Amino acid sequence: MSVRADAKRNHDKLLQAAREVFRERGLEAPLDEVARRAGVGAGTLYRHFPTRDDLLNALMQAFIDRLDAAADAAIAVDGSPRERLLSWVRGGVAEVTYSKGAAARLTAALGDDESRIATKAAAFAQASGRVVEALGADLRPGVDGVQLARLVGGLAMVVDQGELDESAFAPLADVLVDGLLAPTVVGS
Amino acid sequence: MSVRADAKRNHDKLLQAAREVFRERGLEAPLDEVARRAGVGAGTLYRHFPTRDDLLNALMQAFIDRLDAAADAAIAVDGSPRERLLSWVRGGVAEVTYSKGAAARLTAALGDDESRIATKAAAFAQASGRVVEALGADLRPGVDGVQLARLVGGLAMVVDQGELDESAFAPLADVLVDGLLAPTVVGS
DNA sequence: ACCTGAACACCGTTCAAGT
DNA sequence: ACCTGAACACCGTTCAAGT
Repeated sequence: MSVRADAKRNHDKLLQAAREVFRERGLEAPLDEVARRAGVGAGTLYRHFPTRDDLLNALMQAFIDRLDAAADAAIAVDGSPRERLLSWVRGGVAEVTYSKGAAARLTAALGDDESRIATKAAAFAQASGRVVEALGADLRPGVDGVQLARLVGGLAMVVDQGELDESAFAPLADVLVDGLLAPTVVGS
Repeated sequence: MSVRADAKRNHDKLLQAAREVFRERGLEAPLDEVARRAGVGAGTLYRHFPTRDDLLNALMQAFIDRLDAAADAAIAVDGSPRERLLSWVRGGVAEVTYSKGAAARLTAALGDDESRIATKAAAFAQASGRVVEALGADLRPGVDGVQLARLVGGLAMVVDQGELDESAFAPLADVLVDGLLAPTVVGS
């Protein structure tokens, strides 16, 4: 009612343009490129999304949905606790590194309620928390969703920064997973 | 002989200015601030240090010395393998986060021979490698210096991004350390 | 109420002119 | 051989004028 039709249309065009530009050039891509591709003036972009993170936040719902799906899939893995946890670590890192720079932004926002993407970071922590709950006593005592999200985020930043391939990534994920599992009593 | 006295003096003034500016404002501080504080023209800065990383590389020797000292201290810790490894993880993270943004730059350079700070990243990997060697069979098989440096760098990025305090950092370091140790046989 | 796009600020980088 | 600093390019952000 109170939003003009052209405002709504520009809002959608900006989101679509940002989706493309961020995918092609990463999350630090120039914002005037977004405005240009959306076919609107620079001021219109800033009216709808005052900061880069506001724009990012609006784009991230689909990302959060995929992250939740990865957590669900990990919890449902028919195997050992180790396999379930590894599934989440792999799935989480894969989603968080979907766009270059996303891992650093999300991890930074994990402890920051003032962040414009605070709700998305919280969803990341909650997805991790669901995995923590599902693993129960198989997980190292005292680990919570925020801690798990930070560790996954840290690993994702390493992958993002160093552009690691699977063979370089796998041993790091193994270290993280084994450190997260409760110590097992062998040979008793 | 072939370097003019004013060139040498400008070189030193730039390093001193960069040390101050990077400490105060982080590694992404404006370079013209460095030139201004050194009292030289912008072109002089670019003549001596064509890229930001060249300037950083020249500043990092002292940093590498401290990193080596942290590795030595860790190896010399009079305690369990776990305590020695924890000492390195804590010391390494502390040094790598000395300046904001350093963790990301160093970790990115770990796999990149073309990086202008490649020698410094290699020193980071070598210091980690010395800890790996010192721990021998107490460490998880297959772990090398580059992997350990990546994990320490990842944790350092989490601390850097999220500005974590000791109470938030400690449990993450514990997870990493336990994942890095060889599985122990308990109760056999 | 919202839009446009020129204008300003900031910073990296180059290069003509100077010594 | 090296230095200076004006000039250019790029990009974020604001705002006067328009509809």
